[in-house]
Amino acid sequence: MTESDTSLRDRLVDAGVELLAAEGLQALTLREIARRTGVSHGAPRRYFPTHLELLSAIARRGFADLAERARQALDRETGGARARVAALAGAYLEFALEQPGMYELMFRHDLLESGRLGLRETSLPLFSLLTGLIAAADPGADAPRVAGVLWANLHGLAQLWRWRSLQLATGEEDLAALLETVLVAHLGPGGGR
Amino acid sequence: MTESDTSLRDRLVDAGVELLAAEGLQALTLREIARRTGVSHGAPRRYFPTHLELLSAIARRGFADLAERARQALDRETGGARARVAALAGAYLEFALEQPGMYELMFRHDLLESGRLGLRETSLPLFSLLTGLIAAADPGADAPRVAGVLWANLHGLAQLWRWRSLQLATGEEDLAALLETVLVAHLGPGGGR
DNA sequence: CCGAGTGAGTAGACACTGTCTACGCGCGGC
DNA sequence: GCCGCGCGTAGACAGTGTCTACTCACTCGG
Repeated sequence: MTESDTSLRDRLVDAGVELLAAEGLQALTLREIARRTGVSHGAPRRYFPTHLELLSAIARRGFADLAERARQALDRETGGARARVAALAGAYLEFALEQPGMYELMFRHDLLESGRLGLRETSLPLFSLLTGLIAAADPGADAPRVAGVLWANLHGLAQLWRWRSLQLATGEEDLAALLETVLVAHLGPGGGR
Repeated sequence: MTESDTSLRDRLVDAGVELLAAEGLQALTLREIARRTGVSHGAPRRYFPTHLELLSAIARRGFADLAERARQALDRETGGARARVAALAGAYLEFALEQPGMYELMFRHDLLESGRLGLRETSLPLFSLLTGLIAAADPGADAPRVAGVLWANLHGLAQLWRWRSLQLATGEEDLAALLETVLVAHLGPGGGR
């Protein structure tokens, strides 16, 4: 037994992550996940009482991935606090664009609204990390507020960019340039070098 | 015949708008729309070959609504260019929060990606309006880029606020304060009164 | 040693969805 | 007067999420 001794619960989430990356969000069916796991369509119910619960588990995997990526990006960045904020923001955008299906799932309204996917265990740690960096970069700023507004800007940027609205509207073709504009707007012109 | 002499096409869209406002996005079923219109579930197919096509028509209604609201807000605003940008942004946020289902539908990835809902007829006119106001407010700015980034910020703000992420993360309970922060970030400290 | 209990997964039903196709019905033009 | 045809109906089909009844291997207490 090379794989099948890991619990079915984990295997379902694994299959879901794969399927999500391969086929997109609308393909993330309960039955298809069960099929890919090699199990009947009623089996997941033993571990996830509802489809939404399984989706939430998959989304949590995504948040863990994002946090890991952010940590790696910060480890690579040796500059000052502002450069670290830029690295974090870059990692966030990168994640959203490289794993669009997962990002979409993570911020689905019905997942968030059903209190299943608690923000506390997911985006909040990353958010407080951002808040800390901003406080370090600019001690005079209202860090939580700036962090919140910056987060909103990154989120909107990722979405509008992904479905090419911003490219069409602004004519801009370089996302990094827009990101720099965002950082300047919220952190002021950078002394980072 | 008070209503039934308007074409079925329009009646379907009307019923869809109502249903969307009353029950939310996931209730916006082809069959339910047909039911509420008083026709069989196959009838819509005569006008909308697919469910997505009908949803796109409903979303277009939403964009028209949003544009109308924006125009009214600008008509009410007698201040300078910056105040007009603020009025436009406020109307945008108001719309997103008062009609969450419609806003969600308007920015559904699969609608936008399926080229059916052309940005040209929908959000682009509003966007160029915003660009013009920004150019007037700050002649030195790269107006399209600032407009794009500001739009992204408004979009992100609307979404994160709606599912209460920002409230939880920042502790802020006043959306207008966050909006002011956004405007200051992208337009500079306001001379607006 | 063995039989009861139990936990995990199966199989099928149900109501619902979107799509497709065959069918009528009523009305206007020749 | 009849034909055609646009418009809507009715039913079938595959697929979905949920629920329930069942099987079956495995453990554990006597």
